[in-house]
Amino acid sequence: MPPPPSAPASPGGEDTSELVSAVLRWYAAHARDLPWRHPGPPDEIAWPVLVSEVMLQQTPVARVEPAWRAWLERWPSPAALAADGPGEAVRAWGRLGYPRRALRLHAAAVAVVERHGGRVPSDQAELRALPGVGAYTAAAVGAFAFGQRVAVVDTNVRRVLARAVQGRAEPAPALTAAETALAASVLPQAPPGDPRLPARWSVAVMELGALVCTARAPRCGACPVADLCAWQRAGAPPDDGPARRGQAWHGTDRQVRGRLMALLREAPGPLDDAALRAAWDDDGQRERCLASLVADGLVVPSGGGWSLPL
DNA sequence: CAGACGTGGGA
DNA sequence: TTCCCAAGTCT
Repeated sequence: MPPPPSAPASPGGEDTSELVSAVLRWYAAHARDLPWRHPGPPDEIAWPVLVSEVMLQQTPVARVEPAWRAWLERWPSPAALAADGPGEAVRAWGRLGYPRRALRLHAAAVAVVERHGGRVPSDQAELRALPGVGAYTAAAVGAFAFGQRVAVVDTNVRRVLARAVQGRAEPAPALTAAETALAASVLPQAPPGDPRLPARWSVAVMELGALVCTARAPRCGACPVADLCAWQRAGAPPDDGPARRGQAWHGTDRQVRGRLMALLREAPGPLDDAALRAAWDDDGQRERCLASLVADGLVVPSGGGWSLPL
């Protein structure tokens, strides 16, 4: 196969065309068969792709897959979801975590119906204007559903580029402008006859980061670009950045909110304060968390008790 | 911009 | 068992 057209030199000046073609070859042989990757007309796959991308925000593929199937069977279009209440979306979200995403996805469906005639927009600015759709998700939908040549920069891509190109063990704690520029410079041009190559490169790097160039224990022995990886060539130096602080969990508001939401999701009707006590016995913290859930729109007062929004 | 925001599985 | 972390977004 002919090498893809080389990207312009990256900011550092290196030619990344070899990296691109090696990753694409590896992807062709090792890609997982994930349902939201199945090809189709943009109008048919944009909604499934959007749903997958929102579900995949901070949630592993294995847990997303069954939820994604159930979600799309029930709500095969933005209009179908918009016709139901947000509480139904929150309940169907189940235990995926970060339930505000369910609320935002519902709000996005409503916005798609109201502003775009029920079709997921392809324009980056219009995508970004949807609730819960940030830089990553807008780029992912543009690339994976519409085949656009847009740089998709997620944590996997950042890690692969940090290692392979920058020679660092880990990317910076937060996305930097330099990383965005690097990702854009590595993004290949579409050769004649293969307009989706840039998008395919993006899934491919993500897949490499997810399966081989992992955060914990990278499988460099199985990596298709180990021989041209700047980090490997430098002797795989350890991360020099500040240690990341882990997320506290026990006793935090997040834990309490999670327990409250679990009770409300599983309840057939409204729950009163006494019932909610089962979630957390510290009255002050429980009430504060309930108030924050109400502020978020995840919970509403209902007949003297509390329930998911209608 | 640092910090909040769920959940469960693997090392 | 404890710690780490998985395709981020919003404030």
